[in-house]
Amino acid sequence: MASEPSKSSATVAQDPQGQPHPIAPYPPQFAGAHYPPLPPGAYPPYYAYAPIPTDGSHDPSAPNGVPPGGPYLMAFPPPPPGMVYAYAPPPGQLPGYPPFAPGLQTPVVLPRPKRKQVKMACTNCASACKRCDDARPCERCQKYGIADSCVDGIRKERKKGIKRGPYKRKNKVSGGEATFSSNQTSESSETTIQPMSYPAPPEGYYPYYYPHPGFVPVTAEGQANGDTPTANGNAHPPVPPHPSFYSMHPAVFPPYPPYAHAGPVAFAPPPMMQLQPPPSTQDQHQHSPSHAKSTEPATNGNVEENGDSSGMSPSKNGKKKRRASKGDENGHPTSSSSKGKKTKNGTSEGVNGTTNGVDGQRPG
DNA sequence: AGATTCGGATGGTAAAGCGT
DNA sequence: CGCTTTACCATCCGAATCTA
Ligand SMILES: [Zn+2]
Ligand SMILES: [Zn+2]
Repeated sequence: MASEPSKSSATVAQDPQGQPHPIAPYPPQFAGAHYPPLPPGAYPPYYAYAPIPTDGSHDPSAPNGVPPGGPYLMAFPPPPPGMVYAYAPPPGQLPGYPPFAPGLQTPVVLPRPKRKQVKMACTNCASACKRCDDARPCERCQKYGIADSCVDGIRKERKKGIKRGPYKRKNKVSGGEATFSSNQTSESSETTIQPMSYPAPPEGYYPYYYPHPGFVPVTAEGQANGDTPTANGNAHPPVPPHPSFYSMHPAVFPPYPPYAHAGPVAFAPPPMMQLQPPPSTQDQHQHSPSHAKSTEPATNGNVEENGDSSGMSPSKNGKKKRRASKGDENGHPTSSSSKGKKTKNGTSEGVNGTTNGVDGQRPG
């Protein structure tokens, strides 16, 4: 588990106490992303990976080191000395677990950083719907030996003259910060962004405390899971391997208090874990344009307004349905043929000739 | 297992709308 | 005219599927 496909090699830094910490680099698509400010008194940002599912759905080969749908940035109030956050099986399922820390059952989930896109993908990557980069030839084209055909595509010209109807003014919010529901008492109606309390933890899991990995020695297998609490020399029953929260923020370290058993400890790299669907309160958007990958010139004349505007889509977690069979033509790089097979369907709509947008409405 | 396909989530930003 | 809102359209994630 430990190692990701190939990309990120975790670097190691040290916290104020001199303890080593593995610092995984940001996944490529989040490079340079901005992170929301932390609520007052919140713990430094952590990438949080949900626990490995036990139902066999675990996919250790998630690309970019990012579990499906994640990771999510989370903020927590400071844990007690010697403890870090983690998920654990529900109490009762495993005897000997300490009780929940009061007020911490609902950590705040901050929006995850945005995925970064290149401004212009090469035609090969675009037709394959794969990540491109700014280099020419791009990395992917080089990898597949099609560097010679790695060229920028042509952006369609944007449609003009589309009527939209009156805008609904939004309320300007200043300094949107997430807050902890357990801490927050004032209910400012709508000017403050409500905290998103963690919805249901991944199936069968709860937010939980665990001793800091530095608290206990690493197991022979290198499973630095930091279990087996031994604060007083009295060990709990053995605890199965569990995920902890690993810092992926090179610049921020939590002010860990001294440990009774402090000392150099090796961390196991974050295991790959799948995440449950993001909180529904986070973003609601939808849309369903067809990515018309035709490189057709931008013809403006009359355009069919399309509507869409309804229905939230199942999250990435929901199983996807796929057509039974497929045609032939495809625009894969290796075949170097243009795509342009998916057809868009124009569901016309628009109140008094106003467009309804293929995107429907998105969160602000 | 790796490559390919492709539905649709997500990002970027031009253009429309609107207050001044 | 600058700022906000809307929505066009591109990127590319990731599951489904195909192929070696
Ligand atoms: Zn490319
Ligand atoms: Zn390329």
